[in-house]
Amino acid sequence: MLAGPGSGKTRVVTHRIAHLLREGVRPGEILALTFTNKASDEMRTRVEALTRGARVWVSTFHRFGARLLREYASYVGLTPNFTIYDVDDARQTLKRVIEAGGIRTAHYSPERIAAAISAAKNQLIAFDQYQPQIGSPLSQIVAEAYPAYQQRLLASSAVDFDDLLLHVATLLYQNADVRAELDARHRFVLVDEYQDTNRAQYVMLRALSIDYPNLAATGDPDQSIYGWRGADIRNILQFESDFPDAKVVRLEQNYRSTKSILRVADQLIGSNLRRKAKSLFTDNGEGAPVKLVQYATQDDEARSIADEIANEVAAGRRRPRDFAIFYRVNALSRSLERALREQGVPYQMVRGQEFYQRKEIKDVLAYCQLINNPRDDQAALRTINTPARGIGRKTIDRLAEYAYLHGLSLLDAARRAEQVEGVNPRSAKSVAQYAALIDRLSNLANAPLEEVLGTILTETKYREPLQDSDSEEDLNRLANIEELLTDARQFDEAHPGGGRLEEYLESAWLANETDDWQSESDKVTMMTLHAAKGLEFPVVYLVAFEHGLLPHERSINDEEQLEEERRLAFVGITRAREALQLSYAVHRDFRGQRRRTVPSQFLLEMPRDQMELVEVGRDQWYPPNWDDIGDDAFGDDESSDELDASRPARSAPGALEPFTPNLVPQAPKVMTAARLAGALPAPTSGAAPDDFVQGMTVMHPEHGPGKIVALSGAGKNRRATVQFATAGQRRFVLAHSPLRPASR
DNA sequence: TCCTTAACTGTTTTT
DNA sequence: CAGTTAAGGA
Repeated sequence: MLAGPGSGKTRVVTHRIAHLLREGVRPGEILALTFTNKASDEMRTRVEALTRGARVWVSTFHRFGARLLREYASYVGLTPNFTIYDVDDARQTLKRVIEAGGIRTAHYSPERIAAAISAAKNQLIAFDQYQPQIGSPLSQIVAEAYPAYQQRLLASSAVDFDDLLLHVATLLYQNADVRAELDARHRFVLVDEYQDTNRAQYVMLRALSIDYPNLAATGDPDQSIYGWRGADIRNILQFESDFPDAKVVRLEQNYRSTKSILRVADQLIGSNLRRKAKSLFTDNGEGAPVKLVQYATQDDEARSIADEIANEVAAGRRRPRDFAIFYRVNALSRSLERALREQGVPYQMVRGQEFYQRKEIKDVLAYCQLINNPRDDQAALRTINTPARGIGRKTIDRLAEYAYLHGLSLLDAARRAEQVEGVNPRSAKSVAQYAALIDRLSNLANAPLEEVLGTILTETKYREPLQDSDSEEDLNRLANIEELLTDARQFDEAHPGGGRLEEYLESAWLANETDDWQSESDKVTMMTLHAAKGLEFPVVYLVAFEHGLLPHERSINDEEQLEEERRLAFVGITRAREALQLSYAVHRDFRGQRRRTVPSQFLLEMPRDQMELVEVGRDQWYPPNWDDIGDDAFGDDESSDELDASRPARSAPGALEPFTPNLVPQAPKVMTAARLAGALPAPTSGAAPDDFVQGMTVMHPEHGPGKIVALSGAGKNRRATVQFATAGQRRFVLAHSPLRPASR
């Protein structure tokens, strides 16, 4: 099913399930897979409503993978009680492996290496099949690190997120009998957002559709926004050749948005070359024109939006929950949050994973992890000296070494602390006490969860230092722990009988804050564009339509990635039902520096003659005379080369003429007062980072003259510490700062 | 061993 | 700006 935005895709899927059930298919034979918990919850609810509570297997890919792996753990070298490592734990494991193995990483960060391993896993390349490429130093490192990392995971009976798919794909691929059994078990498979499947997911789906080839895939190539996570858009584009008997259904009518909104979306996505063209239409009304607003600063942007929402709510025209604000990166939420708080507008932010990522929560859960899976070295490392019990780095290193030499888990090594060379008696005693503590806690493994957590907290005295403190942060931590206990109690109530420690942990590992988003609560929603997929709101604000942010600067040099950014904007736009505002700010604070922005090239690809163009606030840096603007308004800016590299002028086919000048005032050619006085060189005259030397006098447009105290870094990372007369010492990234040498 | 403070560095999106 | 590491001191 090729289904455009707002075409009623979920409705079709749920009705298909209901139809199958009416035809006599048993609920257990139906498997519906989604990407997010939110989507699977929604689907389950709707199916249940439609069928009076039929128990169809609705799950995310990852949860489904985890479930299968518990059943078939031994086939892939795991124990059924395996631990799922989140990104943090996985990263730390990788770091330890690199360190322990003495792997030379050259200048590559663990993140880069982890990303390469992840990419390999998503392409279904097992650790023993990975081939380094000649001329790619990174791949040489990965060829060493990947096997070591994977073996460490297996030794701890742990998996990372990618493994949940990789192991299952491997299992199905290598065991014909298991595959046949599962194919028969899941005769009817439905997949949502098929455009986001990666290689591993594709193989899973194929394997489940051989003897009983009933696979219903829905998706929209124009909404593929997970390429960076290994999603392969070819899976959907080639569906028909993969499954020659496939019947293709197109849903092109949009029931969600107004004509104005749909037109903007349609024309924007038309700039993508790699796509199956599809015609979107709607019988909905024309609606208000889409607004495109230029603000002077991000604070103006945030305040105006907050004001507008507050006014609409106060006037009784809208309720808070009618509004959503989307942004490309989480970091952009700050000023919006502040503005909404100031206006007293209730809001909820959807952020990935937040709660279970907190230190205190992870600390406590690590004890559970270790009880559940004593081989989990990551959990042992985390708990062994948390809270502090006098076991230091040296001791831990010795234990780890001993464990490695004897093929033991870290916890087992701890049990034999006194035999380990190089551990002093005092430390050994602490270690022994720790091991005893874990053993005592392990007896609780089958108790209700709240009791397990409560005992951990008392026995470890985890809360004591927090209770003695009066810092805000520590109080927060205590509150979070309380929340965790409440969470556990609710889990116990839902799972009477106890002994579900593993299930609880799994829900924590795979949980996402997005699940917490309540569509019922009357609040403004703020989230990233990625999180917005699948949702809809009457009024949508899309902020920071700026070059480097949307499209993100990491994507602007690659045509394929640029198209994905365009799809991201498309997704955001098509969430809106009645009203849509796009905006950008002329100045935005970024990494602590105020920078002048360049509007997103995507704005040039929209039908601006049919949109309402507005300019709010004034640009304080470049006071009057905005009318006097040259032709090179876009390029010649103080910004670094990465900004200059892709001026919007280089727009895609189908783009309209450049911006109307009065909408995008840029640095004027006229002299400002300061420059006339000779104090300021033109802010547009870029000075290369190397032009600065120690002790030099420099000029800053706001702080005035200053002296360079120190310099560090190189190239575009070169920084200067400057002593100003009144503003004190400040640090600047030279490539992005408005600093100029005072003397010519 | 552990805490505090200063310096440094690197920035997307998520299961 | 924030998250992390290195250094210094008790």
